Amino acid sequence: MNTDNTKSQMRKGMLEYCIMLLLRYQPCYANDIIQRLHEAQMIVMEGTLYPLLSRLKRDGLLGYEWRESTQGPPRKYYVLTDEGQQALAQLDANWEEIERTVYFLKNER
Amino acid sequence: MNTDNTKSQMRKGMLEYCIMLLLRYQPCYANDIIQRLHEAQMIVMEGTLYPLLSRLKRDGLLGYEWRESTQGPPRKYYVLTDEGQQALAQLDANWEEIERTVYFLKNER
DNA sequence: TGTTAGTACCTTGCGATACAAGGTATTGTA
DNA sequence: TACAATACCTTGTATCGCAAGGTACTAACA
Repeated sequence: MNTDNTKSQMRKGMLEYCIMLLLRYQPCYANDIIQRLHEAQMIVMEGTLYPLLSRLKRDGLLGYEWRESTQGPPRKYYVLTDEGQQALAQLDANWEEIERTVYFLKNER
Repeated sequence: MNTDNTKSQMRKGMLEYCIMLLLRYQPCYANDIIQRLHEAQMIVMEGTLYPLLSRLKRDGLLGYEWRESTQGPPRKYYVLTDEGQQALAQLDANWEEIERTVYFLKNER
């Protein structure tokens, strides 16, 4: 069985939620996000992350500001907007529903 | 924000897991699955389910047998194969990893 | 000054999945 | 025989994650 693909599919939509969770309390730029998700056992590709951030920005859930870096070119720090906070609350609810569903199915006979 | 789409995306891959959980202890045919998932708060369309079942069958994770019905045409009852049991154990592990990831991200600052 | 390595952002093409809509076949009943 | 109900399946569309590749800016070094 192609477990890698299944895992990849399981992450669809979850990534969006995880990234917004990350940004809940502090702004981050792309490499921050990749590293912090890695610490949380979730691997993200650049080619996945950048379009996702652009989409969330376009939908008004994220904003960003440029910040200088001492190590290279400036960085785009993303921040959760008010609308993003509300959307995140909705995603929290969605996640809990999925958790309940799986719990129910696992304990049913 | 298009919450419906987000929810739909969050379910990608999850459906496969949920259906295999359902079949862990007893064979079901399509309408059984739809109804039992509904009871677990997960809505599935027919157009989603049938291709998914065919795929799992093709991959050797499910088998099926025809059974007569008193109410209409015969039904295709799907059963988890040995290989399916092993795959399901792997999906259990994947699910737990995702749960840990979300838990970590929710409780981090 | 010119070159190179490192960092950061972004795009394109592909494969996979969920959904909406519509189609086919079998059974029982009026 | 016609019709409704049940059950199975297919097609077209949209979206997402991934791999690979591309552009631009900065700093260090010859």
